Amino acid sequence: MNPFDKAFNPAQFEARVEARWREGDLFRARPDTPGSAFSMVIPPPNITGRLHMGHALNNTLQDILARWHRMHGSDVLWLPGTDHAGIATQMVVERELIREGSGREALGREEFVRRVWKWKEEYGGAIASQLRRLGASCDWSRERFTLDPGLSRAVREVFVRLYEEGLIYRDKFIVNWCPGCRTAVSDLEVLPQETRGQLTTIAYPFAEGGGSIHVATTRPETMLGDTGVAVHPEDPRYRALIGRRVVLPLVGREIPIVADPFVDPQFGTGAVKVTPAHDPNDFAAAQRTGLPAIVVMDGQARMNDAVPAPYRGLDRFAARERVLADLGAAGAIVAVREHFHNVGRCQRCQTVIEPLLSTQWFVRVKPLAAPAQQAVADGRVRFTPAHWVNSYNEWMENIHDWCISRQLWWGHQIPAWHCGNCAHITVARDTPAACGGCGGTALRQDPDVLDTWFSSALWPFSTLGWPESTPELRRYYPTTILVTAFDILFFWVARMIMMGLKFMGDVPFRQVYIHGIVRDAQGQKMSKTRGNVIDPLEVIERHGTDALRFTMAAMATPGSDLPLAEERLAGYRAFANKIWNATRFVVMNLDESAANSPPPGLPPHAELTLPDRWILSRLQGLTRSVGASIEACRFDEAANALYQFLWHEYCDWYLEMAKPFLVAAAQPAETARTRAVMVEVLDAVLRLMHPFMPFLTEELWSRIPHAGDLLAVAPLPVPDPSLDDPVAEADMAIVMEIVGRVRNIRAELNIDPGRRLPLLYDTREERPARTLAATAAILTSLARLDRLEAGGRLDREGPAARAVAVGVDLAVPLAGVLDLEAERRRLQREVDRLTTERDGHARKLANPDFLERARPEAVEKTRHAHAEVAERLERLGRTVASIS
RNA sequence: AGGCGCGUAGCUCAGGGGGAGAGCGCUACCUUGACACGGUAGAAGUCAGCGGUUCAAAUCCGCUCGCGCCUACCA
Repeated sequence: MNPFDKAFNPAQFEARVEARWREGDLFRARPDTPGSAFSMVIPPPNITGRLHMGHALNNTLQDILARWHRMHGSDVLWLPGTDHAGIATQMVVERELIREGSGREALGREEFVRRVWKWKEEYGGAIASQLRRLGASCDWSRERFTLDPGLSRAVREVFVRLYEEGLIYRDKFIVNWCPGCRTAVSDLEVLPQETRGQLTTIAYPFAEGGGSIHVATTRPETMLGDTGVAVHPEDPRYRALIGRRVVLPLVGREIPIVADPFVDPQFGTGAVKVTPAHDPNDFAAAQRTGLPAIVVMDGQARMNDAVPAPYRGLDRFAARERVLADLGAAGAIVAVREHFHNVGRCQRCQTVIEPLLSTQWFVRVKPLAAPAQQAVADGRVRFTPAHWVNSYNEWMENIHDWCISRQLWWGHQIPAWHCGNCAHITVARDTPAACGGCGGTALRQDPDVLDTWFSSALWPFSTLGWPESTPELRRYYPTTILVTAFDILFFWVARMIMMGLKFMGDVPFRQVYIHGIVRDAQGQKMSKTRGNVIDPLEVIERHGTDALRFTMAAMATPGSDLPLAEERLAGYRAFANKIWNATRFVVMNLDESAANSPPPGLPPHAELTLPDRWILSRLQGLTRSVGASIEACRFDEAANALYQFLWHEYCDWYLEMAKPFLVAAAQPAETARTRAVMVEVLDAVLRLMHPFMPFLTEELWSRIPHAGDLLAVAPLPVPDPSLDDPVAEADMAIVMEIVGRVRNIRAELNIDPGRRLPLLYDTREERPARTLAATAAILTSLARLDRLEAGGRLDREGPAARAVAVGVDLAVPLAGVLDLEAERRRLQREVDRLTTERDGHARKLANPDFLERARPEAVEKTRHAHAEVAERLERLGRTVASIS
């Protein structure tokens, strides 16, 4: 074992501890063992991913749950894995090819896909090893990848079944087309962005002459694909024009004026140009009114051959300029004004999305959404925090069909085959030998792949072996809980619920814990462009994994984001250091041989001193509250309770009180008893703390007397009601108050901290008297006294600083040193404070309504508090009088 | 436009009908044999504003202001 360094240095043990866990094979789920199971699937990070703060937060919280339940005795499955991330991964590899002077087209599909697999083998594992570094206690033997054979089989099975039920269909429809990625994307992958643009009003002349109708547009280039003009059927300005024809400028095509209620008479001119192939509203209107659709752009958003020659081949934005110039020259522009509107951009590449009519595959989601909504409504899936149910319901109610085909090469190729002879499409689990329509054998598989989220939606059961009924599937589905951030509530969570219900007949998880996202100290989203990214791996190097994890846990307040500041990390690193040194202190005060022997166990209760009984009682409270907090996913509460207990109760008070019993001059029996209690409590708190700070606690636990091999699989402490001791807690409150009073005197009267002081006390009450007598050695040590004397008149020794504690008058004789003026000010402040407090209580008690209507306990409590403060104030008043 | 959330100490945030709290920061003092990544003491708040309910409101309700986010539409 390494020497016990004075300072905590995580780099020294983290890797070693991780290796011990790995060698111990501790995190493997055991589906065949009896007892309760706890299961969770990881939100699979992209194979292109590198650990960021979002992962750190998400996986820290999951790991806390996994470790907690493992130590609680459950059979824990935390299933890890990665997502093939269609577009993202394809882009990474394409960029690589471009750097090599090649490209995806040059390689061809088969070779390209081989290349991406190669990339995956090389780099796709990085994120998993970074998760290990974070301490993630996943069952790595069950790691999955969304393109694994097993998961691919599940994908095909789901696709075929949905197709056979008519819930997947292929149709020509307006979709969100990304000209940058050259694929369709779903509604969720389009991010609206407020943009300053122009609203141009154009005159379309009537075919038979005699004027024109004015239409307004923000995308003038699309007019080349107009097939009509729409007005509201009730609009009196235009009613007479319905059915007349206009000539499309620059194109010369005659198009009709039609009526459709989608037109808002209040907006623009109240007349709308209709471009069915490039606008969803126009498409819908065209379907209702029978207008044809003309696609005017290619996959890269360049004008195609359907437009007049001058515009062909122009990029859509160049075409826009050209159209505007030509319309201007032709005198067709009526007005141009600045206009702010939302422009949809691609989530991946930020290219402006072009609505485009094309043939795609869709999932009819409404029939899946209804049961999914029901499952949440009746509590089969519980959302934490619950308010997310609102967003979930709203989305489910307004859900549109899901475009699942992507014009990519990396992903699950759609299991549909087109026939060379007939129009039939054969959808099958395995490559069919012949067309299901005509029996022809000239089959070509649909080139498109599925949206990555399609396979993610199956993750909770595809990873457990579905469609086989495996032991894993039977035991771990539905999973206990899903931990995720709100930004993928619709992308992922909602779809998993739909698919789980559809194919497993049950929800995929019983609870969803939705956490916030990590931001910078100013609350800004972290992004490379802002340059405010805090890299978790760098934090781990600077402060250690445990400080990072504890920060994540302590900041994980439900329903809010986490503004992460460097000081916060440093603060929890200091906490780790505190734990390190507390353990160091304990170990230094044990027999040298003790570390490798089992803990001595608690001495008989009758031998325990007040501090022993106090800290043990506090520990029971801590054990209960941490357990309750974890159950409620209040990681912040649990972390704060541990922090408070370890630092401000165990270190600040218990270990300080233990010191007099650990010196060579102490009674051997007292030393042994103190050692036993301080080890017992430290052992318990290291166990409770382990899920939060696994590396540090594992390392320290191995250095104190412990039973068992590894803390990661040691049992959690169980609250022991026989150690609850409210009397000890109340008595310790007296001791703590008296020590505080003396320290206050010392600090406020500027007395040398090193100087030992005499303390006289006077009490007529039995309990404080007994407590003080029993804790004389402790008081002497903590308050740095040289004399502690009971009874008698406190003023007999001349000038003294005074204080009153609960039931006790105190005097610190300070002949020759006391600054009387300072002392008077100090006491006056205390008198003022108590007076305010007493008057507050008195006011309430003088109110008959309060006495009559408030709960009797509340009245009693106020009476008690009033009496107490009044009594104390009276004693203080006498004390002040006696010195002046 | 609709929905959700938030406004509490200088900063970041807990709390949520009867005592205004934590961490960091700040001030003063202290290298006391675990820890200066430490110790002790202290200063610091109109709990956004207005109104209501209540014996009692930071807490519940309504409105206003400010901030953030989500969803939809925007020719």
